[in-house]
Amino acid sequence: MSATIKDVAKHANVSIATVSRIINKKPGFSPETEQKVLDSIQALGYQPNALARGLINKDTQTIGVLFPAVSNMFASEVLSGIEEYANEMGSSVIVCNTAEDGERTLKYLQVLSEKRVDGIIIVSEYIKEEYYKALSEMKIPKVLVSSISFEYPIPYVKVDDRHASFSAVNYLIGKGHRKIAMIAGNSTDPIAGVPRIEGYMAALRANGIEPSNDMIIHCDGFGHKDGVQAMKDIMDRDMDITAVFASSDELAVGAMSHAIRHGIRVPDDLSVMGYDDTKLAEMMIPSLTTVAQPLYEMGLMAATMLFDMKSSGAVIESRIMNHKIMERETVKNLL
Amino acid sequence: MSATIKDVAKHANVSIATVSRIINKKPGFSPETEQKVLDSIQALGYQPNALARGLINKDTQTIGVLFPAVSNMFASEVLSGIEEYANEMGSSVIVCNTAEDGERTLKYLQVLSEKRVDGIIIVSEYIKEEYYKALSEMKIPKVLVSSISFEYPIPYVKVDDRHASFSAVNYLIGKGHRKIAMIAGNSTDPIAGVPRIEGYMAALRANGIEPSNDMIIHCDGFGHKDGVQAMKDIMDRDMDITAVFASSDELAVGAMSHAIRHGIRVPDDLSVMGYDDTKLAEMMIPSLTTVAQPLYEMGLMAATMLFDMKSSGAVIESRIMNHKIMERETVKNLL
DNA sequence: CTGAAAGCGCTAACAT
DNA sequence: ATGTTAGCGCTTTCAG
Repeated sequence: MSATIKDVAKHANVSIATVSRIINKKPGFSPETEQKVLDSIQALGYQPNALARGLINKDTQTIGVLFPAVSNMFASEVLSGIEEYANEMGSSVIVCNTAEDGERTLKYLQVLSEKRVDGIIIVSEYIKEEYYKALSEMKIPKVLVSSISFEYPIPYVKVDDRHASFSAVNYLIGKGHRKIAMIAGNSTDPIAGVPRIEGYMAALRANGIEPSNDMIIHCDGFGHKDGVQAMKDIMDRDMDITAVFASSDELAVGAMSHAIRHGIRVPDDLSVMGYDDTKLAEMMIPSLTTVAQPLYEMGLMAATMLFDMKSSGAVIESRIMNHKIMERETVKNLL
Repeated sequence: MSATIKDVAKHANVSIATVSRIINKKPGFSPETEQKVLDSIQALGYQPNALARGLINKDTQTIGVLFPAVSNMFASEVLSGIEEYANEMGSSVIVCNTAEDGERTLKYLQVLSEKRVDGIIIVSEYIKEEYYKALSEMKIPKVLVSSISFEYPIPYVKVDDRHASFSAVNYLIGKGHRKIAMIAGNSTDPIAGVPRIEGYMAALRANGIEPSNDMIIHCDGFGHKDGVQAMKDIMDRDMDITAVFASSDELAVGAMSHAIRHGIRVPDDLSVMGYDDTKLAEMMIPSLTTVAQPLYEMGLMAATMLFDMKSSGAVIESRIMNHKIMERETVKNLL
């Protein structure tokens, strides 16, 4: 096995306490012994054992992050922000793919608890009672990203979905669109579903347009396939619209894809607007006009809040991040 | 603090050894005591401390994964595969974003070493001498994904890039294309650069076409921007081509994007082929014909190899995964 | 400035 | 079947 603090102490002819002080830069040693010990550390290739340290310090320099899925642009951009800040703070991040499965989530929570992580970030997940129970048993900071809990007091960082959705639809209306369908994703989703539909309806009403339930397409999820399916629906029903607003970029892209394949030109025949502003939106052809959530910054912010809570011991207040309309090429100006 | 094994022992009126046996299902206890202890565990909400365990067992149930960047489809699909298998094996995965930075990589290696991870997977990175030095000091399994080291004996899982590239270009030629440019990405990259260029040239030669260096566009990296820039180059030079083969999907998409914006129709005026088969390829409009690397499976395989090495103690052999031409919509049949 | 010794929470002999 | 005890590698009083 690799060298331990004992080996170093022996090699340098000092006590392990002295070595420990030097490693941790705690006062109480002379420059000479320091050099001696440093040399020994070098010579032996000593590396402190983080487990032993964590056991005593109650501080593992590790945080856990839960995602419903890791392989999509949304998750990876948020993760990127979290990782960046954690790294700056000298912490590692354990990724957990819950696959939106309750048991799997609980199991992960259990593991993170046993590993004594310093904090937990939960992305895009609704907090069920069992989760909260497990979560609150571990007395560590936690923060939600792109999610919110109405029942439980967990700070979150998200955009105002209702408002963002309102802005998007309002933008569309500002461009002269009045017949706007919405691809709502999973409309039972309390975070990404409901508020965005509300925003859509509110924007319509604010502009004197009475929303129709027929114009809201409900899907299983927020993925590309769902978008394709939704557009198929729209076309099958021969819906009379000039624009469609989707609850996610993937949804929008899937919809565009189906439409274009069937001879509908975007934006000439149909305007499309997405939600999220993942990298996909700008890579698309035509590039997708969408409402941006600052994904990377949200990850960064969540991590910042987590570490702030860790050091202050207090619960920090939630943050509503600014959304922004990213004007690109998929919305036609009708005026 | 949370309950320890001692608390459980006291509560159940047994010794900690007995509790330990029961937790770990090691023989040597009666059903009655088992129930008693289980009840106490329940009552106290006891959770074994993974740090203390790891300290003794020399087994942390944690692996580390290094990526040059986390926020792209390539990385996230590989990660997804790794996470899946690790989870099945009861391990957690720590993600490390090296940002292609030597110091940062070394620092991460150091951290993973101190945390005593059970193994390390390195994705899409060239192994520098300093990395190998750090890596070999930790006596744990490591495997490379989509990379290879010629100098050092680290098992890898990748596709045969030269062959895959050959197949792609050969496919293009089979469709009647003879004037084919290549967007090579970073052509100094020993893994994703050089072999793919070689494959391109070999395919050309095998079909009696003499490759021209002018037709190979060198970029900084493999991203979307690089693709846009490359196509700008191609168009500025008024290159006489019917098809372009790119070293990554993002490159291909960027190129398509620029071309289409400038009135070039894909595939009518220009055929485009990518490399990787990330989800981006199928979401693109028109969907991108590309050579597929089984990203998720590669992650899964790498993790499998890692755990196999861990349990067998032996170094396992590398795997060349099958690539596959994904015929979609961006290649025109000229015949 | 330095060392001895007591744990952190757990596992694994070694008793009984 | 169960308990005692010695560590795992480290930090931290408490002495000197």
